[in-house]
Amino acid sequence: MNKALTEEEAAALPLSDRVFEQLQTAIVKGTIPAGSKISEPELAKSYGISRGTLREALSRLEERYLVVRSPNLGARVVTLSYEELIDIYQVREALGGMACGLAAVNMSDEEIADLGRLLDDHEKSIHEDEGSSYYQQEGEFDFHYRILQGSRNGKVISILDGGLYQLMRMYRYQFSTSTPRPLQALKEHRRIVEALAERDSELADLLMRRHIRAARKSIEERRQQSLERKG
Amino acid sequence: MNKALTEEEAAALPLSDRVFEQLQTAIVKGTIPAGSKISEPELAKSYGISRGTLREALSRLEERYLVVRSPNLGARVVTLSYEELIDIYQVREALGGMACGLAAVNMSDEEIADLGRLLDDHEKSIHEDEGSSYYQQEGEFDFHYRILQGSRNGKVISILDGGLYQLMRMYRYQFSTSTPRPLQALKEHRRIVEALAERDSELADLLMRRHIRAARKSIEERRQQSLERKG
DNA sequence: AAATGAAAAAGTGTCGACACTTTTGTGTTG
DNA sequence: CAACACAAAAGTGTCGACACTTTTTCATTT
Repeated sequence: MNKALTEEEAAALPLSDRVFEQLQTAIVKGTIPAGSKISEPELAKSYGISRGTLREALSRLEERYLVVRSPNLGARVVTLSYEELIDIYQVREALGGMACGLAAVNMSDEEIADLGRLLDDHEKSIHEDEGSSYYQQEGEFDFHYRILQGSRNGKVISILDGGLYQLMRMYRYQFSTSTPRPLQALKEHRRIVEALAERDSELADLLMRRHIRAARKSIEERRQQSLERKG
Repeated sequence: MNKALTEEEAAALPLSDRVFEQLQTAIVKGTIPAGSKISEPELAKSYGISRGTLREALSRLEERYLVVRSPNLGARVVTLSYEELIDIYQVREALGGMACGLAAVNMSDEEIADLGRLLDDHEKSIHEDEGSSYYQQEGEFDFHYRILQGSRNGKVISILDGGLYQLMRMYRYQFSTSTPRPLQALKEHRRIVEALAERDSELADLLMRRHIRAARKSIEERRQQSLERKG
C-alpha cells in the first residue's frame, strides 16, 4: 500500500504522475481488464489529457510490470498467469523472510507492540465474519506492510511496495481470492510477532518464509483441485 | 547484463527505447555523473531528439531507480550511498540464494557443465592477472547471470537483471571496486556449482547467500578501515 | 557592500500536429 | 465464396510550440 497523499500533495503533482496513479489503480482493480489493449487516443480523451502525457505514465507502468509495450503496436495490460503468480510468491517468500529478519533488529518496541494490537483487531474482525475470511485487502497488507517498513531497507520496500504487491492485488481482484485459513494464518502472524519481540532475527525470517510458502502451497493445492475437477 | 540485441533489432526499436538504453549505460558508467542534474534541452540536443521522447526514457529510468524526479525541478541521477549499497546487497543475498536454489532444480546438466567450464576460464584469467583481481565486470555477472537465468523465475530475473545489477555496476564504476579475494571467490563459485550438480537446492541456496554475504562483509570491512584511516 | 525586488532567461510540463505503421474496409479476380 | 490487392481509417512515435515554474541577472535601496 503506497503512502496515501493528501489532496493538496496530489494536486501539486504533475498530471502525468496523477494519471500514473489512477491508471495503476484502474489496472489493479480490473477496471481496465487484464490482457486488454490500451488505446491511447481513447484513454487520453477519457482522462482529458494529451497523448504525450499519457505515454509518460505508460512508460512508468511498463517498468512496474503492469503493462507490456510492443513497438508500433501499443500497450497491453499484463495478464498474470498462474506460473507468474507462483514466481511472485517465491520472490515474496525470499524478500519477506529477509525483511522480517531485519525488522526483528530494527523495529522499535512500540512498533512491535502496535503490531500485536493490530492482530487483536484482525482477530475481532475474523470473529465478526464468523471465521470465513481473514482480512480486507488492506488489512492483510497492513500486517506485512508494517513489517516491511520495519525492515528499514529502502530497496526491499521499493521492490515489494512499488511493484510486486500491486501485481498480487491485481490477481486477487481477478480471482477473488482471500485467505482460506484465517485462524491458522492469524496464529502464524502471532508467532512472527513473538519472534520479532524476542529480537530473534533468524526465527522471524524462517517463520515469515514458512508463512508465505504456506499461502503459496494453498494456492497450488486449490489449482490442483480445480484441474482435477475439470479433468 | 541485459540480453544484447542485434543491430537490426536495435534499429527497429523506437527512439525512446534506444535512448533509454543509451542513458542507462551513460548513467551506469558515470558518463553522466551520479548526483548530476539532468538538463532536458541539453540532453535532447546532444542525442538529437525531442524533449518529449527524452521524457519517456526518463520516466522509465525513474522506475529503474537510476534517476530521481521532482515536480518542476527536473531529474537528477541518483547517488548511491554506502547504506543503499548495503541494502542492495541484502536484497541480492535473499534473491540470489533463492535463485540458486531454484537453479539447482531447473538447470539442465549441460548448463551446469557449461558453468564449470566458465569457471575454468575465470581461473585462467585470474592467473594471467597474477591473482590480483577476479573478473571483468561482465565476467562476474556472467556467472551470476547464468544462475539467475537457470532459476527460470521470470520475476526474480526482472528484478535483478532489470534494475539492481545496474545499480551495483554503477557503484563499481564509481568506486573502482573489484573482487579483492579472487581465489577464495572462485572456490566459493566452484562449491556452488557442485551443489547445483548434486541438485541440492537447499545447499545451493545457502552457499550462494553465504557467498554474497561475504562480499558484503568485505565491503563493510573496507569501509570501516577507511573510516579509521580518516578518524 | 549586502539585501531586496523585479524582470529576463532558462527549464519543466503539456499540448496538438505531423510522419509513419498497422488495421480495417472495399473492390476485384478466380 | 475465398483470396488478394489497394485505399482509407485508426493508431503509434515523434516533433516543436505554448503555458507555467524556477533560476539567474540586474537595478535599486539600505
